[in-house]
Amino acid sequence: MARYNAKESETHWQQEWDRRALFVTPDDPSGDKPKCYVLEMFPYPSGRIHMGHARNYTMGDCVARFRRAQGYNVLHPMGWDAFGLPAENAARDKGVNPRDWTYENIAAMKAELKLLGLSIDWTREFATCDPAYYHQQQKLFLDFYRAGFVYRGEADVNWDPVDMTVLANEQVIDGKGWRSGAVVERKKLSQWFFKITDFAQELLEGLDTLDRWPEKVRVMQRNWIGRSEGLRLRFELSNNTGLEIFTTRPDTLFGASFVALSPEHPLTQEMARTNPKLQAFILECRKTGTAEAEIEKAEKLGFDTGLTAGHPFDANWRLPVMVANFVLMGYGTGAIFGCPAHDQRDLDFARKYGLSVTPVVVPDGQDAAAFVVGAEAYTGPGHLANSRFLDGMSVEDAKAEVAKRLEAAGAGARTVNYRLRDWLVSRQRPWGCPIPFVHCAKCGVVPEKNLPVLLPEKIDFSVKGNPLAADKAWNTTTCPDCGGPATRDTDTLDTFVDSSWYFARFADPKAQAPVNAKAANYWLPVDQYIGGIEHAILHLLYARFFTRAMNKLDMVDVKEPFAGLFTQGMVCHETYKDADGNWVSPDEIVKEGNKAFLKDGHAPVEVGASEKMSKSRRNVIAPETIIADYGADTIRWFMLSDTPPERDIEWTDAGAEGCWRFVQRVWRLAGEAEGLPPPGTDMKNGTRSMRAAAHKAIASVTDHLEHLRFNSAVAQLYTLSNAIADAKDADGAARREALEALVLLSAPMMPHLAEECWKALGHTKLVAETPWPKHDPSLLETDSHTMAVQVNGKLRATISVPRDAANPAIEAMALGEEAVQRALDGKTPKKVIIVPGRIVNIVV
RNA sequence: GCGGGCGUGGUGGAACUGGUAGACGCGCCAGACUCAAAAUCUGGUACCGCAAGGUGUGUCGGUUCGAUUCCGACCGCCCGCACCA
Repeated sequence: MARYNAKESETHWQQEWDRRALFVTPDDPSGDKPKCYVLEMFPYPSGRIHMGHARNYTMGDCVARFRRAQGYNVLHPMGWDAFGLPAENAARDKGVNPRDWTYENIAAMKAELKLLGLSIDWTREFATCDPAYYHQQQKLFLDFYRAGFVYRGEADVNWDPVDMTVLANEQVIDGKGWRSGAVVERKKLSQWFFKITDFAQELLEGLDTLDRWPEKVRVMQRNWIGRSEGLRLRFELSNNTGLEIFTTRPDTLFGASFVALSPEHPLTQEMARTNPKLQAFILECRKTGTAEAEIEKAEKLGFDTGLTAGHPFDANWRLPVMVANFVLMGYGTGAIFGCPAHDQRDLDFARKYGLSVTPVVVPDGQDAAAFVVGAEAYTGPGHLANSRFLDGMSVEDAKAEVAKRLEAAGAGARTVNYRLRDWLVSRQRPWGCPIPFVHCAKCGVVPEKNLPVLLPEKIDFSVKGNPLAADKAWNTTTCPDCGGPATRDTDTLDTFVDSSWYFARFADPKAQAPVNAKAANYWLPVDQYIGGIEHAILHLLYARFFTRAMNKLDMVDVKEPFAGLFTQGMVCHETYKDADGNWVSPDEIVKEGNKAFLKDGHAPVEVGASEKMSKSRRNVIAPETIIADYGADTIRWFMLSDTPPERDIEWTDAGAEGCWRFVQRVWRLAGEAEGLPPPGTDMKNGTRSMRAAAHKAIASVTDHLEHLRFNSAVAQLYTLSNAIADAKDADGAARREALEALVLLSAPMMPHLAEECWKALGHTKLVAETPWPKHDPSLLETDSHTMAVQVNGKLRATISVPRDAANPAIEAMALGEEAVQRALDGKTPKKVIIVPGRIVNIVV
């Protein structure tokens, strides 16, 4: 039998699947099949498929094919997250049109994805830069606006004065723009926001319903939302104004020794106008970077404003009002009261500026008079002291008491505070979804009625700042309300908006509304979503927010978009460096044992740790080269083998060759099936163990795939293939049955090979049209089983026990073992524990 | 600092609700076939020991007839967040 020709077979079967339109999901699904929506995070069209994509889409395809075979009505679509900066960079650097660049990349990547043999319904494909998609997104944005989920507000932004654009925090490096190198300014701009904070509580509570999400992701989202319960309270200041602060520790109010404002607090800013020293102090505070290490070491800085604040329970008790660098404007009210004894930051600050430190919470069992706070603040539980009417209370009771009294006095209110902030979506970028608003001198900011607002055909990247702002022909328009002259909003939406609802669009990508409710309600939620952990917070939180917002507008029934989430690990590879410390690519080296040498000249190369494949480390292997050398099934099999899918996988040549060997091995086994009788002909004489092996594999591969344990499913298939190879003398029909099981079970992982083998086994229908095999439980029951015999918990022997043997008989068999008698050493058993079918433990 | 996760052979990793630790793959060793190589096949491969046997799942302790699994303390590694009041 000829060697398996992966290239020929894969092309052939891909065409065959296409020809029969096997993976096209009908728009109007009828019948009583259960639905299953399998989705992988759609890619950015960078131009090339990388190993991370290959792993992601292989996993998704394995699930999709498995579910389809099981009889589910499967939706498995693909699209392109196609707006974004790389296209602009390419346009600027190479003078191409970002649209052309993007669509060319999409075509190239689609061709590569097709080589992987994915069971995707390509009729539903779209790119977020398609006018048809962003048209609907503009509608959705206006729907959200009308519902009050969108607002326009002032935002402090990072402004690059050279590039004339807003920068994301990540794009500010050492206070300078990443591209221009110009010192970034803080600027207040009118920007569009999503009111995601209105959904903070339900987004938090919703996490508890997501039982098929990784705990890790739920924890990250929980922390990001950052709910804390506390008290908002008012201090009366010596300048006759009031100051609101937020605290989670109102119980420590009598330990207060100062009040502190953020440098960005409006009151600070106001005072700075007439106080040059304060101005200088604010500048000093800004110098401190936001890098982790800096914050860790950053010294507490304070500035005494000269104002004093009256204690809420004793107006004569005056506290100094400071400006402190560690108080964040973005959290709570941007002002705090400092209680040094029970907060480390306040303590550091108080020690530096000579403020008093009064312990007011004393650990239970300790004497208040003797309790001293030294260099470490006490944040544990205890009872109140030095706190007038709170003395003796527990922390919890004291919190409640203070809240009660201040609320009664109108000086405070219990509140829930969130770390989550509203989502700023305006971007001064030309390659994105235009924000469908018009600015009219007379009517103000008015929603566009005439949608879509299309991007201009040509974008001029030679201008400073946003080309859309410079393009007068494009941004000059008339007001939808009064018909007078007006200009378009020249900002585009954050690309995270594009990916916040695409999963709903796949239900009916041609709908004339953003989502077709009927189709979306049938398909949503996504049953299995698969992607990288890097999207644990932003993308997944935004998509959850969008789904809840759409739910409130009756666009979809579901509140959560993704019922099952799986975050796959990265693909890594060894790294190499030459004598000069330059990275060396894997295809420039030869390995000899553990050592590596340059192919060219044989100079030794240092072998470094396995790290995520990246261009900068030059340790990238392109999937297309592997497909060209071995075929798609080999790369697919590799991606699913050995390493659990959530962990990082290391790509190795040896591993790839091993996978290739297995492909050939399965093909050889299938070839040996020629002439074997079809299943069911003379099964009764079939080798029992062969049949048992096949049915055990069916049961366990099915179970492993249900739980996405691809690596364990793969191991079971190796076991089955070993069993088939070893059972040459088994009954022919049993061998055939086992082979057919092997082919059907491996089809989700290696679909092309499976089709080729299936055909070789004489079938005319495709594997892709064949139902998933079912195991016969009676075949898994054996007449006898092996039981371990322990003496005092130590294994001494194994015995073969008839299935229906009674305990006394088992005990007798166990005691009859020579090794057991030796271990007993003449002693009498005190107790014999028998776990049926598993173990006998003799205790002496 | 806070939160989450993980420590098993040379290596990636198995082990269901506590019940024969190391499945399966990679690598390695030996052998068969071959003029030779590749490919393929067969056998072996936790550690110590000739063997009987002993020791082994990061360390120490606990619960149990029995612990990789449960509990406690510690050590180490990874990830996320971070001056969040």
